[in-house]
Parts: sequence; structure tokens; C-alpha cells
Amino acid sequence: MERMEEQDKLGQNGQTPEAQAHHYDASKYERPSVTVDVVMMTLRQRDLQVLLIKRRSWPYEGMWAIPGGFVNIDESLEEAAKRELQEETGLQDVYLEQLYTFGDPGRDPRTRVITVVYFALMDCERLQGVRAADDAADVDWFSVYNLPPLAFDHGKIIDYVLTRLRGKLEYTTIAFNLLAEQFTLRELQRVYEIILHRRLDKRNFRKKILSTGILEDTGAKKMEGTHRPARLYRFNPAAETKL
Amino acid sequence: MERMEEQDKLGQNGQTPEAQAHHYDASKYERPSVTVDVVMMTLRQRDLQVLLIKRRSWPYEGMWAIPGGFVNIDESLEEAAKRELQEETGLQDVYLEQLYTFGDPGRDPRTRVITVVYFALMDCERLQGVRAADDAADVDWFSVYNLPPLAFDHGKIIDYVLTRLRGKLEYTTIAFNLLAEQFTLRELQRVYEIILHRRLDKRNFRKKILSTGILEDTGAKKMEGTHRPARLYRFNPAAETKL
DNA sequence: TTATATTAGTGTATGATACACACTAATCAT
DNA sequence: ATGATTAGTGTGTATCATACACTAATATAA
Repeated sequence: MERMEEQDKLGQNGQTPEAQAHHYDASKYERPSVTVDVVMMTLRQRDLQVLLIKRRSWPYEGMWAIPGGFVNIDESLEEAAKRELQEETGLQDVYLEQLYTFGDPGRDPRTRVITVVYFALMDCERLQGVRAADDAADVDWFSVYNLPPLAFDHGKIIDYVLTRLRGKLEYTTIAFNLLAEQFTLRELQRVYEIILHRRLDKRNFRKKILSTGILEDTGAKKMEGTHRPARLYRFNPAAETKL
Repeated sequence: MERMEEQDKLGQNGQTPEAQAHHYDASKYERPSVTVDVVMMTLRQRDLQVLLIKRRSWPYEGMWAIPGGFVNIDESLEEAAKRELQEETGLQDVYLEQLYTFGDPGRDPRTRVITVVYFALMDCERLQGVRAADDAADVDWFSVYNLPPLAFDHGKIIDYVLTRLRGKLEYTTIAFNLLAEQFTLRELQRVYEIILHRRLDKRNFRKKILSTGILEDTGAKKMEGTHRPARLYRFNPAAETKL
């Protein structure tokens, strides 16, 4: 009955496993590496897009991958994800959510890597210009509906993000993170349509959203193009009710 | 622009971070430990209960904790959780789901520990007798509605399990994992009532469950007590429709 | 054998929500 | 003034959620 050891995961003396290694089979306590990967998504060109980085070396050389990096010893997982986000897009204060942790041995042929996957949503207006100069051709946005060959298990990870995003769209206010501060109802509807990948009825959509009271009319209108101008709304987080 | 290193998480040569330590600030690559914790839940005595282990040493000596242990270098996270489950309850083929990964520095005062939390559901009939002899008083079942003082951030973790369990109850067939193969509709209703912690209307509950077609009448009846016997049903996973 | 206690099992009416569907309103350009 | 373009609006129908009370079948005890 190995419960004694299991109960007190780090042994009786509070030392790390390495310090106890001479008591045990050392391989038993060989440690996996921990990374965070961040799936960054935005709406561009009426499309749901994800940021990918082109790998320059083995393994999966030349394939595209989700950005990620090691968790430093003194930062939380979320801090690591935020750092990653900042390094890749220059943005802070972005919606960030932990998704799932992938840790199969063999998912990385080099060594055992356990990766905690976060996903981030940002509106592309804030993204304008920021890091636009960074077109060294090794980082780019791709449509989630038309992805290039992906390294590691990253295809599976993006599928999973999409499933979760669709699920949360129905009962949370997550969609607002993909829009600027002010937006028209049609723009909001387009967010839903692009993510759910199907048309929605305009009247029913407006009725449903407006009935929840999560939108505030700014009074302003969006004058653009040769047609009737649309009211601009703002998300009212105070009325954080369920959809 | 640190993208080069970030992109290729393990460096250009495929070696582990330790092997590269002389190139870098070593502390940057000091590695956290990774454990899995398994929140095992069952229905006993008309109550939702969780398995806890009493700590025998610092930190949190004498407090109760969720069972957990290191992830071995060659096993997947799920395999580690299954192993943990097997060690604590002797059961295999139990419902197991990854919940969330907790990794704040400081959540364990000894060293940096990132823990991937799984939760497991089991029916207490299978649990009968198994490991019943194991009453060394350092492992026991507790009502989730009346928990003892818990070590680490384990209170938060159990809260989180309960929230997720309640959410999934509404739109999945997760509840069946807490019952034996055959059960009456009243027993199923009781599972829902105990987890949601409120009374449900008998007629509406039966109507809803039966209308989904996920139950199969076994033909048998449960003869027990001095009252009308109840039909016994079986879960039909073929009709894995949504609730 | 009859009465009693106990839980199983059943239906209907009402309100709320989801869905399908087509025309008018306001602006810009010509 | 006209045409092109997108914004904005309401109603009827079907489906689903909810509230609610009595009869049925068994075991036990008188």
C-alpha cells in the first residue's frame, strides 16, 4: 500500500524528489517539462483566424505551430500565458482562459512536455499596426477553417478550442471580446455567425440579445457606406446576466 | 524579440533545458513538479461524498487532502490519474475527466507544484467491500456539503468540481456513472437532487428523462420494502443524445 | 382478510421561449 | 428624384418548462 508516499507527495521531509532520489528509482521522479501554449484568435476579414508560428528546426521543421513557452519557476500559469501573449502580439488586458492540459508522452519527440493550453480572444482593431512590422514571414494569421499542416498535436488543440468557443458562445458573453468597445448589432451577429459557421435570423438574434439587457445604446451611429446608419452599442458588464 | 527561443521551446538542438543551462540563466529553466490530483466522488447514504486522505506531516499536518501523486515520465496524465484511482479505491473502468490545472507558485510551500486535477465518479455498490478494510483512519469519505479543513487549495478545487458537475448534469449523461447498471427512476432523480441540492418535480423529471430515450426498461422490478415495486431501467449508451 | 403505511406511477393546463418569415426606413451616389 | 444598400421592426406557431394531485401495487400488522 503505497499510500504513505502518495499522500505526502514530496516525501516526509519536504524536500524535492531529486533530493530523495537515492531512496528511490530515479526514473520514477524524472520530471516532465511544463509549457503554456496560447491559441490566439481574432476576427479578421470576416473570418475567424488564429496566430501561428513557423517552425525553423526539427521536429516538424517548416510546419506551423501554436506559440508557447516554458513556465518560469516563479510565475503562475496565467502569468506565463499573458507573457506569451504580450511577446507575440504586444497586447495586454486580453481575454484569456485555460482550456485543457495535454501531456501524452510522445507528443513531443524530444522530451516529455506537458502543455497547459490557454486561448485568447482579441479584437483586430486593437491589433491594427501592433507588430504589423513583424512580417518576417515566420508568424502569421490563418483561418481556422483553412489551416496549414500543423506541428505536434496542435491540430487537435485548435479543434478543441473551436468546440469550447462555440459552446461558451451560447451561454456566456465571451463574444464581446472579439469586438471593439462600440459595435453595431450586425457586427455582433457576424461574430456569432462566423464562429458558429451558420447563418442566424436577424430579427430573432436582435430580439434575443436586446432582451437580455447586456447592451447599452451609446446614442452614436455608425455612418459608413451608402445606406442607413446603424446604432452603436456598448457591452454593459454590470448586467452580467446569462444569455 | 525573443520569438526564436519561444518558437522552438526546447532550443535548436532538441536537448532538455538543463542541458542548455550554461547558455542561460539557470533559474529561468528550473522546472516545476507535475502531479495529478483525483477528486473521487460517489453517492453514499443519500449524500454526495468525496474521498480524502489525512496528512501526516508538514505542511498542513493533520488536515485532509485530495489524493494525488507524481506523473511518471512515461505515462500520460490520464494514466497517472487512473493509477491513482486504482491505488486508492481498487477500481478500474471508472468515469474520469480532466478538470483544470492549478499552478500558482506558493500553492505548495515546499516547492513549485503544478497539479492537473481530474475528477472521478463511481457508484458506491461497486465500491462495497473494496478497500473497506482500509480504515486506517487516514482515508475517509466526506460529504461535499460538510467538509473538514482542507490542505493547500483543495477547498477551491472541490468547489470547482461541484460547479462543473452541476453544469454537466444538465446537458450530458454524466449522472449514470454514479449508479449501478440497473436503477429505478426514483434513484436517478435522487442523484440529480443530491448534486443540484434541490427538489425536483417527480412527474416532470420522469417525463423529461423518458422522452430522451436514453433509458431501457429491463423488464425487472425492484422489490424492496412495503410498497409498490419500481421498474428497473438501464442506461442505453447507443442513444447518446443530449439531454 | 382487511386495513394501513409506503413508495411508484400517471396527465393536463399555462406560461415562456424558439423559430420562421417580409416589409419599411435611412442614408449616399448619381 | 431615383436606385442601391444595409438597418430596423412584429406576429403567429410550435415546442418546451413548470406547477400541480390522485390512483396503483406491494408488505405488514391487526
